[in-house]
Amino acid sequence: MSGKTYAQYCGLAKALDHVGDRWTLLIVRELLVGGRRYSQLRAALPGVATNLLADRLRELTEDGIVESGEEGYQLTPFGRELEDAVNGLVRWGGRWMTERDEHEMFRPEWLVVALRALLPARRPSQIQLRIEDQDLYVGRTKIGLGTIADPDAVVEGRADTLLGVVTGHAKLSALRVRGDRAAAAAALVRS
Amino acid sequence: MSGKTYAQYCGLAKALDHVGDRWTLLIVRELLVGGRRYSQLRAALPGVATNLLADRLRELTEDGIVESGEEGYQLTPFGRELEDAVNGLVRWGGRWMTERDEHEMFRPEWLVVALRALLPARRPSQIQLRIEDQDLYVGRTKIGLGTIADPDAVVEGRADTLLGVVTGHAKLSALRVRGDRAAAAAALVRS
DNA sequence: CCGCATCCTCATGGATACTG
DNA sequence: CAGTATCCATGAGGATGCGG
Repeated sequence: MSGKTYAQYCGLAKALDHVGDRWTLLIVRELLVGGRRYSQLRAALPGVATNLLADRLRELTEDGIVESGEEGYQLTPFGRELEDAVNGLVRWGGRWMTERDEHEMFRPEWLVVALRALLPARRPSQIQLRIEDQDLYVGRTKIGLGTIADPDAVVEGRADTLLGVVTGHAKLSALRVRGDRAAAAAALVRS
Repeated sequence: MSGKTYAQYCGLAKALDHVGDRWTLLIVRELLVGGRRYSQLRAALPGVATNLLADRLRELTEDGIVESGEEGYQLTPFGRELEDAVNGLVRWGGRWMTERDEHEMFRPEWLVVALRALLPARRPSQIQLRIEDQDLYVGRTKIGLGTIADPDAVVEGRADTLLGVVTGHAKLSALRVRGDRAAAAAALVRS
C-alpha cells in the first residue's frame, strides 16, 4: 500500500490497495512457487530496484501476506490464498503470450505458475518436464521445480511450445516425449 | 500500459502490463456491470483525474479490451474475459472488508461485482435487493442493477451486512426479508 | 558477500483550469 | 459533455554506500 488507498468499500479496490502496486504481485508469484531469499528475488525479478523490493517485502509482511524467517521470505496462509486471484490473471494474460519475444526474460518458475493456472487440479499421470534446460514436474496433484521419481513420461521442448500444447494451440507432437506418450497427453492436454 | 513493461514471458506479467496500472482494473470493474459514459465513469470512480481516465480508456481501447460507441464505453468480448481474474481478486480482497469505514465510498455496482464473484453461477431462486436505497437483483443466472419482475423475496439492509451473510460471517436474520425467506436463503447463503 | 538504505533523476499520478 | 493542457507531488529506476 505504498500508493494511495482507493478508499472504496469494494473487494477489488481493497485487493489492489494491498497487492496492486508495481512489482507486488510478481513478488507474490515468486513466493507461490516456494520460499525465496532476498537475493533470489532480486535475481528472479530483473529490473526491480533494491529499495523497492525491500519496501514491498516490508509492506507485504505488515499486511500478513509474507513472513520472513531463517530461510528467507515465504507466503503466510493468507498470502497463499492469493493463488486463485493470481491464477485468474495468469490465464487472462496468457492470451498475450503468442510467441516469446527475444528481449523477454523467461524463468521456469513462471511456467510452474502458468501450468498450475491452466491444468486441472488433479491429473491422471505424472510427467517430468525439461524446458529450456530446467527441470520441472507435473505431478498428479502438485506442480513444481525439480525432478520426481518414476515419471510416466519425460517431455522436452521450449516454453512457448509447451504453453501452446496446454492451451490447445499446438499439438503434443510439437514436443519431444520419451516414455508413455498417452500419459503425457493425459497430463498436459485439456480434455 | 502507461507504465513500463515488465518484459517477462509470463502470463501474470503480461496481464499486469495491460491492466496493472492504477485505476485500470477499477474501470474494467465498472464496465463489467454495463456500458458507461465518460461522465458516469468519473462519478463512479471518485478521485480519478480526468486526464488519467482518458488515458486509461485510450490504452484499454488500443489493447482491444474496451470499445467506444454511441452509448459510451463498453467491454469487448476479450475484455469481458477479465471477469474471472477480477472475481479472484474480489474474493481475496473481501477478506479486508470487515466493516465499512466512514470515509469509504460505496456504490451498489460494486456489490453486483462482489455477488457475482461470491455466489454460485446458478441459483435456485431469484430475489430483489434494496441496499442503501439502491435496487439490485440476484436472478437465477444473472446479477445486476435494477429490479426484476416477480422476485421470490425482497431483501433489505446494509451492504456490509449483506456481504457478511454471503460470506457466512452473519446470519440471514441480520437482513430484512419480505416474501419467501427460504428462497432468499437459497439465493444468498452458501451451501 | 547479503540485505538493505540513501541519493538522485525522471516518469507517472493527482488536482485543477481550460477548451472544442 | 468529453475530454486536453498544465503544473506540482509522488513513486519508480538505477547507482552507490554501508553495516553485519
